[in-house]
Amino acid sequence: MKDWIKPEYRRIYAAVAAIPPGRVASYGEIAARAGLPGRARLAGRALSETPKGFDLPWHRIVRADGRLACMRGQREQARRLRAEGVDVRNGRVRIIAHGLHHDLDREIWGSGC
DNA sequence: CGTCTGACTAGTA
DNA sequence: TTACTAGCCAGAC
Repeated sequence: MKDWIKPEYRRIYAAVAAIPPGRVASYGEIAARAGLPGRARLAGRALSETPKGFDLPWHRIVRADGRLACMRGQREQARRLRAEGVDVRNGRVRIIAHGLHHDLDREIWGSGC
C-alpha cells in the first residue's frame, strides 16, 4: 500500500476536503487552493488516484463549466450532490449558486443590490 | 529520450 | 450551444 504521497497531492486532498457540503469547486479552483495555480489536470490526477483511507468528497469537484466529470461514477456523483441539496440538471450544476466564489446565503439574506 | 493519455481550462469560431 | 486549439504536466510505455 502506498504510504508516501506527494506533497502536492496532499495539498490537493486537503483542498478537496475543505469544500463545504452543498458547494462545488472546479479542478482549477482546487489546484489554486492547493497552491498549484493552473494545474487543474494535476488535481484530476490526484483525485483519480486517491489512496484508500482518504474519504474525500470527490463528488463536489466538477468541471469549470459546471458539468460533472465524464467518468464512471457520473450518475453517482449527481446522486450525492443532490443528496446535499445541489441542483443537478442534465449532468451539470449551477456554479453561480453552488460555486465557492458565490455566497448564496448572502444573496438571499443580504440587502440585495 | 519521445509519444500518448487524461476526473482540465480559457479562448476562439 | 458545440467543436477545436493551445497550454498544461505527471505517469505509462
